Amino acid sequence: MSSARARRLTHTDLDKVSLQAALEALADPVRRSIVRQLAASPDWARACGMFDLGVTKATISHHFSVLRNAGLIEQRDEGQRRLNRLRSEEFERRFPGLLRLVVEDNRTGKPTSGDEPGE
Amino acid sequence: MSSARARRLTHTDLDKVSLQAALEALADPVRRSIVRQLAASPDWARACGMFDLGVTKATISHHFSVLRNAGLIEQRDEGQRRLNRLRSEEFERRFPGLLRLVVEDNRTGKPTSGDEPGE
DNA sequence: TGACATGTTCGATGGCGATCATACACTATT
DNA sequence: AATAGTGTATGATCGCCATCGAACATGTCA
Repeated sequence: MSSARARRLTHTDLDKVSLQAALEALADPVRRSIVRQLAASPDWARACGMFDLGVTKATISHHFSVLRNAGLIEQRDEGQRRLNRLRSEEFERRFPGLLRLVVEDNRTGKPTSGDEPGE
Repeated sequence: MSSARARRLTHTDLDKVSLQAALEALADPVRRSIVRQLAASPDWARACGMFDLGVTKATISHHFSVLRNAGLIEQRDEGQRRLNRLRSEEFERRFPGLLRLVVEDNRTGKPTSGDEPGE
């Protein structure tokens, strides 16, 4: 008796996730921010709207979809909210070490300087 | 007495490479193919032209530049050729586990024909 | 029922990056 | 010097993706 909403939630088998998809998912700074914030919270503690990101809810929804398809998160509906958890163990088994790099990364954005061509 | 050509070769301090830059560099299938082929060869064994990629030399040159700026490869001029090596240890220290994921990945992401020579 | 809250879907837009062809630069050889 | 080999720089094109606003769907509560 899943709700009509939850029925649309399909989660990915990690064995079917390509390295390409994983890297593309994590190459976006907004998505890495989501992953880091999830890693800092207990499972199912945060709904999609409760993230500190600088984009609209439409964009947020898009990013969550990408993360879900890449096997990085699991989602569950609870009332009006869609709760999230990081699929840490499963993702770690499929891509050892990768999640740790993202979670422990302190520098958020682009590099500071100096790698421009020319010079 | 470096040549005029080699003088333009600037290599990156791995501490200055952001995770963002590393992931962006490795998110491209052509660049991952270069990395894999480099990992399968001894250091300095392969010049830029000696890679089995489906793109023109201008594009190849661009990809090598990206890999160099991301701290993934080191380049050295030898006569007319520009030889390459993978900065395995340094990159591993900076991003533990990441290079291994790329090197040991069998699926190429795009099911094109055999993009890797040998196996 | 209506009002509100939370997310998704849709269509459009803007920017960035991968790619190419061409021209250029450097090296080695003759 | 002339030529051939190798890689880079430049300018243009094209496609994709992050982003947005608006409309829609779903769920809760008065």
